Amino acid sequence: MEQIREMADKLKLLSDNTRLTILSLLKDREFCVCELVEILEVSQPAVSQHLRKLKSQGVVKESKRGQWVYYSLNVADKPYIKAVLDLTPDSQTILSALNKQHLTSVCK
Amino acid sequence: MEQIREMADKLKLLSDNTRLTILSLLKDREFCVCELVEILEVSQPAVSQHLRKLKSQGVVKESKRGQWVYYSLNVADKPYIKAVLDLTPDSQTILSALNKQHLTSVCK
DNA sequence: GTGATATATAAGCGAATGATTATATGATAT
DNA sequence: ATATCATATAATCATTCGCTTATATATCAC
Repeated sequence: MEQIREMADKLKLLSDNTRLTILSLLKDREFCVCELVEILEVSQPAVSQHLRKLKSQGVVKESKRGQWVYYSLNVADKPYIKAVLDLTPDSQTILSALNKQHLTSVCK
Repeated sequence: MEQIREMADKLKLLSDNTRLTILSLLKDREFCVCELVEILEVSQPAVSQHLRKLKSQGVVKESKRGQWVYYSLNVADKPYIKAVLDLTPDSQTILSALNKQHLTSVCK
């Protein structure tokens, strides 16, 4: 069952706390890497590597603007991922829970 | 975000090919361990260990009858798991693909 | 009882995972 | 050109994962 194997692979992307949080944030709007670092309280390389995984499987897309790289969701054609993200807390809830409501849109 | 962490943990259960196949089969009816061994072509201990994980997180429940242990889904209260399993191939499709349509209901 | 079948558990192992630190690349500002 | 900020990559490491083999437990048939 190749179909199941592929679903399992994609679901593996969602089964990490940091990545699932990133994807849930991206439901609302695009974020640049430095914002995610500030919100998630993990190192910049860790965030970067998670985003690379997500991008390599086509779940997010990137958009470079100036020195920043903005990431956004790319799940229009991935129903099982959408189905999960529909049930995930929204960005407001996440930011409040982490006391990170007040981000400077530009990092430093 | 404890809620996200818990979802990620549960999704980890679905992100393995063998477990996702087991859960997809269980959408149709309960299966005993020896049937799953026959279908999945992995060792009996491997199946048993997957089922233990699924049971320990409340995703399946077991029912011992005679020398057999039957497992069935227990996802009524787990919307994100249901959402994924709704999009998974059904047992007929899986069994056909694996050429395992003709199981003896009792194993040996 | 003995033997056969069904299932579970334990131990061990190689591979994958997610993190960190250090370094490289690239854009911006002065 | 130099310094600073944003991001990516590489190397390393501890942990987790899924499998196998070996063994234990439990039920059934005789």
